[in-house]
Amino acid sequence: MEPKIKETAWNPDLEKQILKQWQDSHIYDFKPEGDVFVIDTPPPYPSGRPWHIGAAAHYAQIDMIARTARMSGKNVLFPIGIDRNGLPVEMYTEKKYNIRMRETERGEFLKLCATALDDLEAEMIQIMTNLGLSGNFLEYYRTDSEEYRTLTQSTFIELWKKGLVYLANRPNNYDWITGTTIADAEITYQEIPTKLVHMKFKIKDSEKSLIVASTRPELLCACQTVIVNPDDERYTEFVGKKITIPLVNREVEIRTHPSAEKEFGSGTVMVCSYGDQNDVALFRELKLQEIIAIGKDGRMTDVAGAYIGLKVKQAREKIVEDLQNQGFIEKIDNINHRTPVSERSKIPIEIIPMEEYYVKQKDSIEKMRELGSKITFHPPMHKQILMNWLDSISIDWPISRRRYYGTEIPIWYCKNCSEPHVPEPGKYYRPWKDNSPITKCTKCGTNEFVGEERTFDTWMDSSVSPLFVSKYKRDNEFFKKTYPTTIRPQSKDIVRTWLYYTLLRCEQLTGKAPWSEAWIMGYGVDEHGTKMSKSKGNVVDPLPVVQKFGADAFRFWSASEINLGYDFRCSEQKIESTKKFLSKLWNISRFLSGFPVLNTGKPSPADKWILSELDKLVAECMKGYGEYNFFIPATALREFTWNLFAAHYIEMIKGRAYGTGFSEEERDGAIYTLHKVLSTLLILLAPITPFITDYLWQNLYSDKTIHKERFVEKGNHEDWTGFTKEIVEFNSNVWNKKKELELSLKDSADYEIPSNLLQFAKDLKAMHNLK
RNA sequence: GGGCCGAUCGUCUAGUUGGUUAGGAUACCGCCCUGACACGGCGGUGGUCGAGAGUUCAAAUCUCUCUCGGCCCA
Repeated sequence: MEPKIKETAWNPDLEKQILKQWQDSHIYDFKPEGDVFVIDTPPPYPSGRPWHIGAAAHYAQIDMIARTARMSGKNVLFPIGIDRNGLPVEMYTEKKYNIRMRETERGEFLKLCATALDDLEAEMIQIMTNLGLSGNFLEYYRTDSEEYRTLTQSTFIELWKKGLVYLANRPNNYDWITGTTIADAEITYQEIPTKLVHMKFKIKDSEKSLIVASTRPELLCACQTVIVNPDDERYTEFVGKKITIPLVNREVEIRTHPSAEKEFGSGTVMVCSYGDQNDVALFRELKLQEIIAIGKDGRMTDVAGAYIGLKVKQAREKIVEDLQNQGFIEKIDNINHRTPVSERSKIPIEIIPMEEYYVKQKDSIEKMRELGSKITFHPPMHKQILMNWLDSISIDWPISRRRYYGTEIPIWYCKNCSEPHVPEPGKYYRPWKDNSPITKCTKCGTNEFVGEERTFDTWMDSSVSPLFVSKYKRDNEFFKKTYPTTIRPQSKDIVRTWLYYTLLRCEQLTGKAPWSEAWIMGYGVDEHGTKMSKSKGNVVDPLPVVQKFGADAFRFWSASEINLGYDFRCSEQKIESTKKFLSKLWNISRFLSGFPVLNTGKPSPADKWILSELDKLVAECMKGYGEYNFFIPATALREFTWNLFAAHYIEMIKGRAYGTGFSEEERDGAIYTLHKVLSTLLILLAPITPFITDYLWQNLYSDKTIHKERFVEKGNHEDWTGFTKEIVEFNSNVWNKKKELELSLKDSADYEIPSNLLQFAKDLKAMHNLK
């Protein structure tokens, strides 16, 4: 019997022709009818090669979600998008052309950014295609497109009209490198070695001094009070007295406040505008007059006297030197200080009062908690990330940014009275260059306007992705069918940003949660468990790996190695070794391809045994697919295919399948069972390894693609799985004994078959050539 | 300082309600061409289940304390 399949191993080059077949036949096209399943795909940011291998694994798994849903009979909308707004491309462009954003004409700068993005994006789309993503590539979207930005602006205008946006001048996190305000969500914390300077403050009408410890001596000029803990008896006698700030020679009052810790430093705290968030709270609480010591350029302002124009760090060094020289320093401790730094530029942020737009969020925390608790998280433990974040929100969301490559804030101000006006929604506005669509000021009647120059925080764009993919305000029929969407897949590090902001914004706009499920993945780290970074040189580029081993090998590795929600290690060797499983599957299929496909047959005992094991496998796989945890079906399928089906069943029935010494009925029972098992395996594997399964399916079972098939139902065979252990043990024993006696496996031998296995005797005898 | 999550062979992990010689995969080592597969087959080395204490006849599993790692917050 000649096998239909000739090659002895799976050749990943075949993926190209299969891919072309999918593309040509549009098998993944979406119809907004019936049982609809919508994925709120994360649009990746094209930040340059190589794309993170962890991200590639992530998208491979998102595709498995899409295929799982499709094979469960759903109409699946799997959008593909590219996130193009934000800071990285600005920095990239500045570096590439050696220019400064603010010194370049705005329109010119934006053009350069867009070109850079186009190049990076093309490579990204290529690898997503090569991975076999069954998404909508024909209509892939960009978050900087006119259509997308129109949505961002329109939804902002809606919020504005609902009174959910306001302008306020308040101390804000400020990143002076990128020159913009940032939200709390964009801050990370780092332990940075810092000097804790213990300074002597002279008390008025007394010979005594107070020792005040601070990590920010450069803010002495912005100091408005010194606080001590009310229970701190060391200082009780000084409370209410005046104290002189060294170098500055200004007097402030000593007050009590519980936030001064007796144990930290000297137990006294100087309160300045603004050293940290506690200072912000104290200035508000004690109604202190703020003094702005640091400017937008990150340099000291005129209130700093002699230190004007120095950068914060320089000013700090100089002040410590001067304090030292004038005898104001008692001692200096070197400590590690937990410092808030900007996620983007990695520098310590400053807190500077600025006028910014805010979206209200504090009033909706309860509502978010309620909505969040109704969302099914995969895995459930990651719901806690959202809940912890909700617990810690203390201020509204500042959304205006002093950057260029972002969606413009659509506001025009009256030239005469400065009254802000928003235009009608539904159009893309660029106030920095467009003529005002507003013709008359609603307050003073003037007809001259100035356009807003700032852009939005990029999360303002990202947070409406479910509305964009469901065509909110563009196609109402489509929207009704597709919103709320079904599932949000994303990585766990952006729960407090992307997931949270999406929940907030969509609720504000639609009154509903944007999805019913959230699927949260961990990060990919290198093979030693450390974070990949370009500077460490441990970045693994997924493109050559996929080219070398094929997308299916990469995908199967991702499914069988990644436990949903946990960080995972990426090693090329592991990916390589999963390719062996595909070759195993290939060779099983090659063996079966020599036998006719039979749709019925009378099963012998061994057939009944493997069919009942198959039932168990189907149930296990469907459980895993139901949770979108592909680790479960991937490992169960590998285990079954390799260690039961190939190792024991196929070996047992090989003689029977060839028909030597068996009746036709017995033979056909085996052939029927072989095909029954293999066709089931192919279907169960299809979401994970779509290429090889489709190829084999079309070669063995159908002239149509496997990806239009439904998952198989679990069969109802009599449970023979109790024999598994004994069968495996018996075979193993025979192999071992033959080995001990240095017999070839095909040599005849004489071993007794255990009584429990007598009904399998005929197959076992043929298998081991028993007498 | 507080909160959350985690910790099982080098690596990925199974181990639902306490009773298994702690299972599998991968990697490594040895032997072997067997009617699909050497990208294969068989076998082996490898784990005091993060540490300690407790409950129990019995703990990877329950309780407590601690350590380490990750994330979040003050």
